[in-house]
Amino acid sequence: MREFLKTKGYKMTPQRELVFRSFFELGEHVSVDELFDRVKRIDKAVGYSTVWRNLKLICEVGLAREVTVGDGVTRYDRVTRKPHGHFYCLNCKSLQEFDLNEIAGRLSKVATAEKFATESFKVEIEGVCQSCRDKENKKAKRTLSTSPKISRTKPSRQK
Amino acid sequence: MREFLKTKGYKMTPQRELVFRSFFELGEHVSVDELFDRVKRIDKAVGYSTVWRNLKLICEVGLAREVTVGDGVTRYDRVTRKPHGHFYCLNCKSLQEFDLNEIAGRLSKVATAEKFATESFKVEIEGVCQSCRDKENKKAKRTLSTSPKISRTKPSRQK
DNA sequence: ATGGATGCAAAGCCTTTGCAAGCTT
DNA sequence: AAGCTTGCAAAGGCTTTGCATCCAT
Repeated sequence: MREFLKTKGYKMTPQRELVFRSFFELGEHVSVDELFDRVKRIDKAVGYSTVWRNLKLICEVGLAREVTVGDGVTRYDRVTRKPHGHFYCLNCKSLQEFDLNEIAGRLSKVATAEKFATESFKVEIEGVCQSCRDKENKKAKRTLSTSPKISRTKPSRQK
Repeated sequence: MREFLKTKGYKMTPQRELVFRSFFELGEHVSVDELFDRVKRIDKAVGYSTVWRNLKLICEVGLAREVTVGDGVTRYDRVTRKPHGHFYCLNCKSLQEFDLNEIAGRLSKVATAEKFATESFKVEIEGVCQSCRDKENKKAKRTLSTSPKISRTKPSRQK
């Protein structure tokens, strides 16, 4: 890893190593804040911007990709993992994954047909996950006559 | 339209009408700022938050959907238009559309298989559009020996 | 009259960056 | 030494909201 970075003109530092390691331990849909929290638990002296910049660096060297789903928080996914899309539950804000290889093939075809040089895909399905639907069904018994006015606010960003 | 809103408890005002009308005249991947600019050209007194809130309202009553691609700006798409994905050019930040009906079918299947209640899809392909690639090819002649160090900054958000 | 709608200004929130000081190489 | 990194603080940039006032019903 150290060698790999050196070839690109980057140096290795304790902080950087900690951020990289922590990121790969976390692995899925990590946000800067989540990574920062984890790093902080090991070394409280590390700054937020260090985590942020190193997360960007991980992306630049091709080890991760940004994913933005639903709420306004940028998350990061390892690229070594096989292509996958995301289910985003509008209710509990959870993220599930689903396989994408079949669909990815079709997307590639579409892209080349339009003479577009594909760099990456982003496939997201928004909806409500099963466990949330179960809960809602129970609650539905007592709110049938209530005004169906739609909630006016966007889901608040998570801390 | 006025009647439609009334059934949901909303009132019609000149500003609201102007925002709605302007939005549907614009129609594709509109950002709040773009809509605000357009509205302002007709009535300089309209406030930004009025445009913003009415754009949200358009979404709430089901006439538009948020789409977030690439840069950190939220855009809005009419829902009456048939399902489509987006090509996002990493270079010129342009958005092209492509048909999604074939892929949407597959996504639905995946979703139901996972017992996920689909509300909407979001399919995005990032890459470089043809015209940008043409330009880059020309430039490439003189930059072959330059350091390939990757740019460190995210594309700046558009005003 | 009433309660939603508007405008302005001010928060909020996450994302980026400037800079001086500290470390790798 | 030379230059990348780090930390802190501050700036950005878009999104939301508080509030007094106004207006549609």
